[in-house]
Amino acid sequence: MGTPELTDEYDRFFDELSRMPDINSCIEAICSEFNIQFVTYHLAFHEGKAIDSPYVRTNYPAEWVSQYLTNDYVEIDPVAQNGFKRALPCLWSDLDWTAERSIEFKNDARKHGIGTSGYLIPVTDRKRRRAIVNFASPAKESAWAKKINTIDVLLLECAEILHRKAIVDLYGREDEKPALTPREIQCLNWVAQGKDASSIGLILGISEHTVRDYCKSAKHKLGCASLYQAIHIATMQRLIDPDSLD
Amino acid sequence: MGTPELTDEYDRFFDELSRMPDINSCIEAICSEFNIQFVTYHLAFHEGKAIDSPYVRTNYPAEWVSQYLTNDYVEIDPVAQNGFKRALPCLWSDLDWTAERSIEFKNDARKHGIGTSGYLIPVTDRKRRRAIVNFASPAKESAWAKKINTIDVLLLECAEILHRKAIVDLYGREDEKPALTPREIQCLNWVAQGKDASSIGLILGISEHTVRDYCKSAKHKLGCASLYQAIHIATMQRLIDPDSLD
DNA sequence: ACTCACCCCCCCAAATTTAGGGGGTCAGAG
DNA sequence: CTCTGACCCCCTAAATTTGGGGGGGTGAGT
Repeated sequence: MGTPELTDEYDRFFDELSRMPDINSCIEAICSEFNIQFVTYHLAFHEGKAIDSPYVRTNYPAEWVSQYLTNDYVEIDPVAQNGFKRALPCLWSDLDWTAERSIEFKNDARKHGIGTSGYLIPVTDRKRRRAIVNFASPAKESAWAKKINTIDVLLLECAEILHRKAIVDLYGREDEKPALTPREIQCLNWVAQGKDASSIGLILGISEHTVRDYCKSAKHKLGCASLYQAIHIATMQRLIDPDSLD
Repeated sequence: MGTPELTDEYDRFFDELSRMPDINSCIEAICSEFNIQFVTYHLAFHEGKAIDSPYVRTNYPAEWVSQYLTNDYVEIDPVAQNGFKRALPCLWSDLDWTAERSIEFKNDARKHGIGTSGYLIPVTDRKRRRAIVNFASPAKESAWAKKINTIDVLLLECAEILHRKAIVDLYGREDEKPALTPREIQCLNWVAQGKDASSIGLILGISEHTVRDYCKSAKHKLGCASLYQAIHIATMQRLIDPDSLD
């Protein structure tokens, strides 16, 4: 870990960053500040939009962006696949690249001028929205790892600024909507899997009454008229995720 | 409308098309067969995937694809916005391009070498998945309209072939899962909006018993243990769509 | 003429949800 | 130190849903 005091020195930079009008300018600034080649911000989804379209901001070359999209590389890219699941940042090299498809992907990336040195920062906010921020460089892996070791805290800060900007961009002025508690989310999650209150009580080791209470308060927080509607809303907001049950 | 017999003449071509290994080859073939500049297939969503990523296949230049993605043009592009709602094909020129953002978008498109003559074909399958297929040309609007008038039936066939290929590509061997009836979807839709059976009965002008029956059968068809789960699944499969209520 | 899929209506007993009402802890703010 | 808010827990009566069952009807395709 880099020293925490390092952040202070960069306060001015982060201030400027926060004031920039759009994410692309931030990306440029980050690249030149830290001498990084490519920076990508990728929000996994738009809440309940009818048309899927990920929110992506990057300075990757257009050919690569296009290639990535029209080949559904997001499905095989270990960085994306892991990034939206894991909680902690990591070097690209720490991921599993052994699958055949991953290797093909990596080669294609290299062909498009993307180096294999990179650093992945997953972001999860209070509303459980998930994004990944990637920093890429043509540097050698060992040099890159050393560099990251000294600036990881700074990049984390950058990632958070990017995310805040994206959220403002998408939903306007910051956040306000109520966040559900972990228990409430858990209960909704199990209800959406078809379990009834008493089973959920057993699973979570709490009383079925309590399970109902959580569903109730979740329903209220989401401003729903019925639990059905709450499940619908929660599903659209991706609060519900069969992968992370229990 | 073009003459229906026209389709017969093209049977061989459609046959070849169906046998092609991937959508990109189809797109090439269609372009050269009908002398069209760009063809795009765009499926709105992946069922319940954690990461939003539209299924797009196109021969647009990479710069334009990248520009479209990283500017969220799908949100302002009248072709996409209308295409995923309307049922019938139309010329791009028949859409409303008066909004300021639409004009900017159009100009940017032109800058990237996309002509303003185009033909939009929306596709909806039995499982309610929606896609749009676009044919673009640098031709003058009047000439293009005349041309479309003679080959519209053929392009419709092409659009369907492209969609079938996309579905196979995404979900493997064709379709099998049960499709819900319109009534079932309607009822689920209203339940997801927080209405109870008797209100829904009033809204749809049927008995509340019948509403319950539809919910029941929908639940069974979706293989769900509870109506909550059915709402969850239906939401993920985008069967539920507040825009198209009633 | 037949089946099949859809559409529509009803009943009932058992189970579940809903909408109230109680509690309690613990951390941080004033 | 009290207070507030967020979290956790439990109960009951009334209302609703569930999972069975029973009827109808149409129109399309074989």
